[in-house]
Amino acid sequence: MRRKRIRNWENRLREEGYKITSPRKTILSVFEQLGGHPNAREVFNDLSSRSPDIGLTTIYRTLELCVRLGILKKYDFGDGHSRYEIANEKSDHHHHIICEKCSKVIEYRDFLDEETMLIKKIQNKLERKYHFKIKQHVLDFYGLCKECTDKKQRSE
Amino acid sequence: MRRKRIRNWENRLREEGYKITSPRKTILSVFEQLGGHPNAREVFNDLSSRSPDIGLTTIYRTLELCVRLGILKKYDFGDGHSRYEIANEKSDHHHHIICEKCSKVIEYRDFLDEETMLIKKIQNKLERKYHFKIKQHVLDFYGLCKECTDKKQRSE
DNA sequence: AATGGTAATGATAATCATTTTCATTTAAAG
DNA sequence: CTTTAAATGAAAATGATTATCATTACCATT
Repeated sequence: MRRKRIRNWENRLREEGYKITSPRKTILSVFEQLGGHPNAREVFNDLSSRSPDIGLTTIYRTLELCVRLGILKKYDFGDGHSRYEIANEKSDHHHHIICEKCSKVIEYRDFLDEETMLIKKIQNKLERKYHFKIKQHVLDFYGLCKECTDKKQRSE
Repeated sequence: MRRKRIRNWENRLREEGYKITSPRKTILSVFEQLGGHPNAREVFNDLSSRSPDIGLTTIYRTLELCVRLGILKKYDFGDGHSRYEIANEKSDHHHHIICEKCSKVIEYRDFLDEETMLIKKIQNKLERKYHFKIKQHVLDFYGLCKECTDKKQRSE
């Protein structure tokens, strides 16, 4: 299972003529092991003990490269840091719930059938009405997670 | 009509103990006259001839203040510039279609009934399942506007 | 296994949006 | 009109991201 996924992005790099380097392996391993939606600095911090010789610059470059090749997805949740996540198959469509206080991100995959139906319909009509070629959509919810709600109530 | 809206935000400032100053009037007038979703620098550029003595700093401060008071809404469309828009009544709920090339933004208000129904349902279930207090949602579409589609085809 | 061409890396400096600092100006209360 | 705290603007600071460039490491070919 894991080997399958590794071969996927390694092949993707090779296909496009990029080399399989040690920093790239290390950086991608963070996403395989940790999952989540880390930003560049969080990846850097996570590696700081294990691989202190990988520079922040290389992390930025690797992340952007992987986004370009479709290996990672890039998100902007409005907290001033671009966040990244492993891109899986199309069947893995999902959306996010973001905590406005601590930036915690939850992925949800519920209600996707109903959603897809509605989105498809809206998208078709919007494309015709506004002459846009629509590539993707974002349906995210923002609010407070349990911990931050609790914290807030205690301090009031 | 216009005076009504002016009185609205002037009162909102007064209510909270802020002063009605000439820069604030000028900056808000940009949103009343131009509409749209300008970022800080675009507001600055728009004012540069009329009011060259208003500094970029003041624009940033005023925009953030207005967001805090609910006079403006702040958006992050992922192009590296926060964008702002006049906040109207609740009935003015809408979403966006954003061009990934030129950052043009279209507001759409279509299909809101269907959307609202679905969103309400999803939101309730998500709140219970993930223990989030959801405050807002984003349903935006990203793609290419007509002009950028045309340009792209010509260059291929 | 050694080599050479080229891509990748990392340290540093540069950029760009946004914030902070602080001396000066101004709205508005008395 | 004075007073005074809030608001302003210029300049410096910050923080994320990108560009530069000398050095290093992949890997196809010897």
